[in-house]
Amino acid sequence: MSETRPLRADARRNRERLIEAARTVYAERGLDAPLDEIARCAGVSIGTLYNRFPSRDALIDAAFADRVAATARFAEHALADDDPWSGLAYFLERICELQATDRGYRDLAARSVPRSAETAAALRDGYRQMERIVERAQHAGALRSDVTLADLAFVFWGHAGTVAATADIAPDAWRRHLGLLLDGLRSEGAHPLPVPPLDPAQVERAMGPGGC
Amino acid sequence: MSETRPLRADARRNRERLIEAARTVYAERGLDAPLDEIARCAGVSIGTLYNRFPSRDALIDAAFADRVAATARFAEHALADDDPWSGLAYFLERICELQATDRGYRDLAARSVPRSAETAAALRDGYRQMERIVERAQHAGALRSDVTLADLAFVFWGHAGTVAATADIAPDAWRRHLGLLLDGLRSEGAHPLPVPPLDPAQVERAMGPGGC
DNA sequence: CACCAACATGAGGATGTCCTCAAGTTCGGC
DNA sequence: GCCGAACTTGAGGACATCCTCATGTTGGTG
Repeated sequence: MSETRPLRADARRNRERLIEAARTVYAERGLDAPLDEIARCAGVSIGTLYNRFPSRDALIDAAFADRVAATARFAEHALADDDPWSGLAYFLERICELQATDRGYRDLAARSVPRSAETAAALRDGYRQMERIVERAQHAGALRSDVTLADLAFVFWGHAGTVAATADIAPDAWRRHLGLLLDGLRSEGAHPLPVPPLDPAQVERAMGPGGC
Repeated sequence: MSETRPLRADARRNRERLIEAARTVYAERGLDAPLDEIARCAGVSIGTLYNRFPSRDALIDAAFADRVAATARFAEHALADDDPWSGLAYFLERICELQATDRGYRDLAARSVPRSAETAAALRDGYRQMERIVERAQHAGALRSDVTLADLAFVFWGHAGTVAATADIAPDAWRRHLGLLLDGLRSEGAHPLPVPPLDPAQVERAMGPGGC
């Protein structure tokens, strides 16, 4: 879209510093952290931050690109597992682990941030991989057949709530919550669910284009 | 503790109005809603709000007294159910319903607000009833034996996250999340959990004295 | 009905965050 | 090494919310 000519060396350096600082600050304080603090942490002025990233969302998008990539790696690893169920469990656990250690990543699951075209595309890819993880686990009879990909969002949304409450008190408590949820996802003890799953349009509206 | 002499008639009236307004505004906008808005909604000045409720927390405490009472009623009703499991499910569903329709109640689960002595006592009572609900369901063999009362907190924390994401898009989606979680709580499909439950001290620190 | 304590009022200072922009500085091609 | 474009800077205006306090109003008691 926008033909971006290469940045000058100093501008490029500052951009990298800002992204690094944003990762640190967001991880600690969440996505609502004051931009001044990110600028200070990066060793540049607030004006420079606005020069590099016109909006808060643009910075968020850039800062979390690595997490998006990490998610894709997790999904790949999950699909490489011979046991479809343990692949699914592995994937969910890795995502939850990220959420547990990074408050920004957790916030990201709870709100819908406008994404760049690249991020949206990467997320859509991740989505497709998750779909395969789910289908594989269902085909093997391990994952209950009445859940859809959209239901995995419950894991992330729900988990984010538990982590927010317990991160400071019992950093590992979320593993127990996830354990309960995984048992609820198994075919073995499944009981009919009360309402139909979210349809793709609803998921999109709940998480923004590209999903999470 | 503090011998509070009765309020003058107009002051009493304003107090009631403020509590009513706070319920409305908190339900819509959450606990961070500006106090000015509550005062305006109650038809009094911001100064009067501060006269009646010295701190934001005091107002929250007063505004949610009815919800605490409602929780106790739900617990009673649950214990009156002949089927211990359906009693437990009923209780969780009612709480989640409140969370789904009242953003303030949801926020309350996610943060720890200082409570008045009365509220704390009422919550402790509710807690004790929840303990009975859990024990009864376990005794009947319906609820898995390796969960504790503290694990129910995962339901509320987790559910709050899901509702926050889906309330505007699919107001009933939380029922599905709850359904999955309930299946995870059943004895039938239980698998060992990875970490020990929160101990009472941790629960207290996570939710403030009296719990929620 | 008169009086004072109790109460209500809302302008305004304090705070924190956002974002802009005019002035100064640095990069890098020539 | 010079110059223009690219970049950085940080003070400052805009905004939202907080909470206080001096002043004016009202309830209810004697």
